[in-house]
Amino acid sequence: MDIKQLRYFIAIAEEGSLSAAAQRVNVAQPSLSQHVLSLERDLEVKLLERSPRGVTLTQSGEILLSHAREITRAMENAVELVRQSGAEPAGDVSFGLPSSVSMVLSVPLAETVRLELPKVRLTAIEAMSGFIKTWLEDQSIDLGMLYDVSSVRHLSYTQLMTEELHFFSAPDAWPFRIRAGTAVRLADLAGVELVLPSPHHGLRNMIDRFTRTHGVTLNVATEMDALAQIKTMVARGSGYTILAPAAAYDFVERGELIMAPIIEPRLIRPVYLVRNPAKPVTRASQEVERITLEVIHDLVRRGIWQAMDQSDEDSG
Amino acid sequence: MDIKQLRYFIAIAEEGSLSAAAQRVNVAQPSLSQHVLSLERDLEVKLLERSPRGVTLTQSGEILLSHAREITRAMENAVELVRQSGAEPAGDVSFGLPSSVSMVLSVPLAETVRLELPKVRLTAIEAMSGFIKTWLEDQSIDLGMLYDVSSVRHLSYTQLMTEELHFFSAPDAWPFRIRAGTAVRLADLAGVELVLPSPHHGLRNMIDRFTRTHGVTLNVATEMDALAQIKTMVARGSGYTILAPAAAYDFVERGELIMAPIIEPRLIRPVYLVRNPAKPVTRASQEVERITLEVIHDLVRRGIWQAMDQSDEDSG
DNA sequence: CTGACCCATAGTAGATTCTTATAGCCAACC
DNA sequence: GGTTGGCTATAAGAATCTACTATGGGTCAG
Repeated sequence: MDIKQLRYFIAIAEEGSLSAAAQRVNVAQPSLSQHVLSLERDLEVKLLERSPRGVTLTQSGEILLSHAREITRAMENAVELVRQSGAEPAGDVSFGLPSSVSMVLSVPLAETVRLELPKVRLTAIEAMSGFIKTWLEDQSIDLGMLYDVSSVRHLSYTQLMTEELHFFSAPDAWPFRIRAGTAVRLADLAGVELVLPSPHHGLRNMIDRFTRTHGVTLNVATEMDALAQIKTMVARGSGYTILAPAAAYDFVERGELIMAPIIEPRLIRPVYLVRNPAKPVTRASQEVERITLEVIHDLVRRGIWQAMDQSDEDSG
Repeated sequence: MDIKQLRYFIAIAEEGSLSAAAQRVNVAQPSLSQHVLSLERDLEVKLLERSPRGVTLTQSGEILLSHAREITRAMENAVELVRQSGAEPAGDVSFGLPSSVSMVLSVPLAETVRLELPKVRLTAIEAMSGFIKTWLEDQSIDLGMLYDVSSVRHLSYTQLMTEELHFFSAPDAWPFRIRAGTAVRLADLAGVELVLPSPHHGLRNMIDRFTRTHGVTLNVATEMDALAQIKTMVARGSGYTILAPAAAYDFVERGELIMAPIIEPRLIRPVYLVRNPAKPVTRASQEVERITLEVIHDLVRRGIWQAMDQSDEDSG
């Protein structure tokens, strides 16, 4: 069983016919016939159901097909990466980031990439997670970050960290009787007017899911799909909001917002770095991925990105 | 670049010499020389540093080697799985389980495997996680479950769920003033005599890590590395313990123990299903893995294994 | 029943991949 | 300091493998 046979087999499976596949891969039909027979002899299973109008895969054929796809892909990837291994990483890398991640990550990541990989052009695309998922699927971006991988198929991901959503208030408009900045209960948030993103937004979906399962109804006075504007409104005392700490680090730093943990329940969400294995990995994207991990680890270590690093198990 | 060349290349890399590799793969030395030159021509990089005493890999060579290993492994795996695809899954599958997992999973898993895969012999091995990790690494077991994958290298894992550790007490020995079964704070546990596993045990390590970072010192009156005995002791009122709900489901069911969530902080730990990608996947182990996911999902759904299913994002 | 289309088989030409023989190189050793 | 031994590279022929053309048998539509 060699790689050429696997390529032929993929073509046969996709065309549903030896003759058509033969045309596609530019060999004579009998050659393909031979290869399939040889495969079947080697593997001791029947791979194709022959009919006078073409062929269909047997169950074993389907299994071989999926492996064949994986192996040929790995092969192409390997060729590409070894080819590029001599030279300095170069080329374009597009990285889809949800706005709250972009907020804290874009600048340090871009700067590090510019320094360490001068020939790589990084395109950091800020978008809602729905778009990022779509772009990953249609291979129009190399890397993406997502909060939710449960509905994700055919993508490979690694969990980077766990973020905990916090309650945000203007310093002079703290609405609760407890000391400003101390933990508030989710149920208490029902009593204040909130500025949140619309339900198109992943963050909002997550908040809605949590409130629904805990029987809390929030009072969403304003819906706004722009992070900066949400923060500005809240900082002026025109409402309150729920965000990841990283999303409002700047305002908190300047003293324009104060944040408080939310408890009962805590609103935690994992953050994933996602790739599409079908898209060839370039040397450049591989290096950007490596640098991303470094930068994130550094941001978390320095407390700028407040989250539980994946390598740190402590949940306090 | 074809698979045969990759196999040759691996042999060359491992032997450090074309001549030695030629003997190993049973071809003449000039043939290998040709193949390497052909690879270098195709990939447009230098793969080997030639010397009069053998060859060493260049950096590109190292990269190719790792891909070559991965691809040949995938190839062998594919052959094996397609070969076995015709027949009913058969053979031995060994599965390493930490005791608290084994407690709740072993019996339903074994029963399901017996029903659905009559020709598969499942060996469920109950052991401390340190052993399971070692066995996975030396490939003496096919599958394993672990709580901690941070120190794990060269193993592939998927997170199954997140468990939350609980406090356990005999019903008539509840030590706190709050109502029995309501959430207790970690700091409060300092006041009671605990029966815990020894520090060899993963659970104990985790508890120690949590208490250390939160400045809590527990009073461990008894160390005992046997789950059943710990529960028996606690059920008699001779102490209290901290376990995952699944580990004591039986005692709680029979009313011999009551459990309470622990808060401030909550003690959560992920549960991973782990494989060694270097160990060939058999059809049988693949099927056991599939059934394991089903059984676990079912146990979680039925509340027997109290945990947050990975597909369910709610953390409450 | 026939023509069109499919896959399988047979035999051959061509390309590839091995082999043996040998050259060239360097290091260690007498 | 030459010689020997071990290594890789090159060359050319032999063996093998692969793809090709030609053809056969089968099924379906008209």
